[in-house]
Amino acid sequence: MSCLVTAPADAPEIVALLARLRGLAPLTEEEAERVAGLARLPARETAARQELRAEGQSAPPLLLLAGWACRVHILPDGRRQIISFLLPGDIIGRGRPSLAELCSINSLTRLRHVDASSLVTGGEETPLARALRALELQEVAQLRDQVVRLGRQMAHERMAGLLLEFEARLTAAGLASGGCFAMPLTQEVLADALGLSVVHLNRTLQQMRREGLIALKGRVVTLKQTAALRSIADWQPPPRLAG
Amino acid sequence: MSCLVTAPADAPEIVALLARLRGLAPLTEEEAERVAGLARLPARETAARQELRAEGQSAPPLLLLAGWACRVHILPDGRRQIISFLLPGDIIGRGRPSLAELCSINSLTRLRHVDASSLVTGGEETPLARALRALELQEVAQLRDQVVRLGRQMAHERMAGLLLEFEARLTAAGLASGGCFAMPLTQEVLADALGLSVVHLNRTLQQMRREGLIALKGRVVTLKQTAALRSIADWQPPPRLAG
DNA sequence: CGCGTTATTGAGGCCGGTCAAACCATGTGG
DNA sequence: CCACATGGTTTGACCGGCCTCAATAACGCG
Repeated sequence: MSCLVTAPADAPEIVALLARLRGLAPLTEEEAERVAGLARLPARETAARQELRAEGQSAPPLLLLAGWACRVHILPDGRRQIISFLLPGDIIGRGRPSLAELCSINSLTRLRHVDASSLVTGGEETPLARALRALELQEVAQLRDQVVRLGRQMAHERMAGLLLEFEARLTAAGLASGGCFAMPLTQEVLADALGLSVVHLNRTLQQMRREGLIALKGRVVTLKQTAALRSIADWQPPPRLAG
Repeated sequence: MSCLVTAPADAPEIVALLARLRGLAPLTEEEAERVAGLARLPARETAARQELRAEGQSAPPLLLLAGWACRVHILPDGRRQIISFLLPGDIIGRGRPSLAELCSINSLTRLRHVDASSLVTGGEETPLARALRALELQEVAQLRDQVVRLGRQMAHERMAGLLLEFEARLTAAGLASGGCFAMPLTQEVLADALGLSVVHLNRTLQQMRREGLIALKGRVVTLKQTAALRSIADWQPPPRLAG
């Protein structure tokens, strides 16, 4: 087992997760190894547009290795609201009732994920447990931002805020650099997240492109004027409240 | 000390809190006594319209005995979004970073509260800890509902949903019965919570009165057609996910 | 009673919704 | 290699829910 400690976990997703967790709490060697061990677990795949978990349904925690998913709520008449997004490197569920159990979770693209049960231990106050709690807290902070966006911001402000959130999260996951990243979402999904119609979202996006705030080629976004976007969206990087 | 166990904690707020917690997890005698003990602590008061806590600021947990407060976010140009409400019987903060640290907390009325540090212990997996976690989870569920309201519902649907949430929470706190309760909020506060202008909120409220869905005298609300309201708002009572 | 806050009402305008069609990329099977 | 189907993007025209501005009525309180 000790030989495994020194063996680098070369899967880039795991490396990124490890870096992210270490930024939240100083993991012990044993814990770091536990995280690295996820790389050797069999990865599962889920197709796009599948219901990964129904609302209220309990299931073991998952580490998302690749692909995007979302928490979603559908109104009886078909209106759809995306509550939040799940990106590579995110952990879904905590082994006990949490945000994961409160909404249905749908895959937006093809997903790759592994069981992350090995990360959640009992109630001991370990560094890893603190890091995971901090991760959970970041999700709640995203929810708060989402409320502000939907409640009091204009279309372009909402879009700016969401893009900045994506950039920050993907950068933390090692999937963005220089404000440039892949965003495998249709405009309909963006509209359902931002509480807008597809048509208006489209026009908003075009306006922002015209103003040189962002660039969009295929599914690759580039934030061209991060400072301006931040000011538009009143967005600031998530606090580092380790718990 | 054993004599205190049998002595009833006669403060009605504490009785309600105890009932609420017991509904979430079967407390031990010692824990019930710990909760009841809060009644003998000195209560503090805070005037209306005060910033109880600034965003990011850490502080000991509080049990709200009387009065209403809210988490709020103000945009640079003055637009205000109320994230969620804090009602009597709610616990603010958990002794470690939580939702409480993520937003500024403001009193909406005069408040009465006591320090609730005695409730939060270490990381042990006790029934009380589980009940408190379930309480925390309910707050997150309210956040989710708020996102759906603001993102995809019309003004009257939002209002219906919020009123149903108030009724459920106040009933749990022993402050509502028969769909009737005191709601010490100005229409401006309601508007800032629901992402509407005061003017439109006012008209929405009147429309709902005219339709016989609710009644409003002074600051007392009566839900006249709960079933209809539920259907309008797509609202359902919070799940009893004990953690 | 007088003043500040809150509630209500009216008029007009804009942001964003809806409907509908055209355009485009991708992929599939003949 | 093309005809066609499919899902996504883009446009245009029109509409309506909600906002803003502004003024008036109704409280509530010292």
